[in-house]
Amino acid sequence: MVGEVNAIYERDLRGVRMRLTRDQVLARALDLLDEVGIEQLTMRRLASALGVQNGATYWHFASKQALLEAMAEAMLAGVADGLDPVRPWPERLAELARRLRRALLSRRDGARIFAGTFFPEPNALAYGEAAIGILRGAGLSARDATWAVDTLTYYVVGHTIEEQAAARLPDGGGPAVARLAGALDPGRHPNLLAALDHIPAPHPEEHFAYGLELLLAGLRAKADGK
Amino acid sequence: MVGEVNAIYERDLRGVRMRLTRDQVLARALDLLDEVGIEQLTMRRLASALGVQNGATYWHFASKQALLEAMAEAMLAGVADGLDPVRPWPERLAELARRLRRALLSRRDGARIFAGTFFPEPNALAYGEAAIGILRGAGLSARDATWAVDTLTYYVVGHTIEEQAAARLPDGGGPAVARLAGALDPGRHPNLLAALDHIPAPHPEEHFAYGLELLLAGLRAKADGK
DNA sequence: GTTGAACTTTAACGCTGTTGAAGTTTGCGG
DNA sequence: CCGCAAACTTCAACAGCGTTAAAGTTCAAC
Repeated sequence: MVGEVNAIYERDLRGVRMRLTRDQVLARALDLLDEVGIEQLTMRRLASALGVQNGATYWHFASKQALLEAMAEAMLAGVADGLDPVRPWPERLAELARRLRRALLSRRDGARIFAGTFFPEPNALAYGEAAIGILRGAGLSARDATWAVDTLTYYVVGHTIEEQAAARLPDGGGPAVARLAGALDPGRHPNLLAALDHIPAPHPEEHFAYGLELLLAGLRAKADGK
Repeated sequence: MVGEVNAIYERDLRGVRMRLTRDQVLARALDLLDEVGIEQLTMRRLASALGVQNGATYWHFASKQALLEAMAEAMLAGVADGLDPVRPWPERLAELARRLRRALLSRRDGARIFAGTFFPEPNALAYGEAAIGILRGAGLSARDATWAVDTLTYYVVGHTIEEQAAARLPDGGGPAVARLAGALDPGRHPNLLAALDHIPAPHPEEHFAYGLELLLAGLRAKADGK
């Protein structure tokens, strides 16, 4: 239903529907993503939301995959801009990680879109460039900095995928936790039982900050150690 | 082609095809995954590989998702068994993380299968129980242990998804790196250029060990600190 | 031998991404 | 103002997907 009726397209002075631009398709795709989620984001629905027939979008994007990559790139806009070069490197890296998370959170299922694509586009490159630069500046070798950024990025993306999934769970995740709780045996799973309160992350901000701090602690050890 | 012709099913003494068991379906699905990969793993292909019509598998698994969860659970067999309780906790946790990686590597696209599912099944529970237990034993609170295990698991899964994707890249990833290299501007991306040699991980074992050590260093700091 | 449960087949439904050819609209050079 | 080529859009199809309901078959137990 949603995203099908509201085919809001531009009309020119004579009331004729104006042709699409690549940017219009991209913008509508991002809005549609927010409305229906990644699972229901189909090329036909997108065309319908644009007030256009199914084949038309393929003029502007060669494939759905290409569109998804453009969407991921768009979400990353400005993610590495204007990082204060004066502050100590751990703060700069933490800021960058927080910005990546916020970028992925800016759209429904944004983290899953990002994870499903690889694209050497400007914003994605700027993120990697900044992150690796910060760690090389902290004294890490190119190899160590690259691998450490991988680790950090896996964390941000993995956490944010879970965060967005949990946010959409029915009844605040209650049924899912109940199902898990029901599968636990107090004799065999004492630690999981103790963990149950912290499982569908009632406090995603704190949760994210904790893992981030964990990684930073490891990085400080690496950077100081040699 | 692959996985369609070789419908090797059992026959009884009279030469009549024997009926399926749930375990047969599961085992064939895992083998088919190795043959064709997650993208080409379809219910029709699976039925064909079992020498059976399309609908038959739905008697044994209610949906493809249920089958995928069973596959993920099967890959995790023994992942938490017999961890030496004498060795210090960082070594035990590292061993568990290595075992999770090996379990996911045991099948083509195993990490993606695992990442796409959530299932309170015995082997998955045993992994979580063991991991959280190790960290609580190290002095972390239930909350911190839970969140730290999340971080560790995101890392293992994220790394292994990339590792398995990279292993299947055409020509050892050469074209992909070339595409990335072509997008880099020496003025704007000096750090990415320096990172280029380490990008489609020529040494996945070392790469994995590095990120793991990073997390352990962070955890040691947390555990000692308070 | 009959019966009911355990499966399998058959045939469809409503989707999906993608494509090629035909059609339309647009901007532009003459 | 015309004509033409390029830039789009439509239309109709293809091959595939997960899922399901009903009918059919086989089996074990009584």
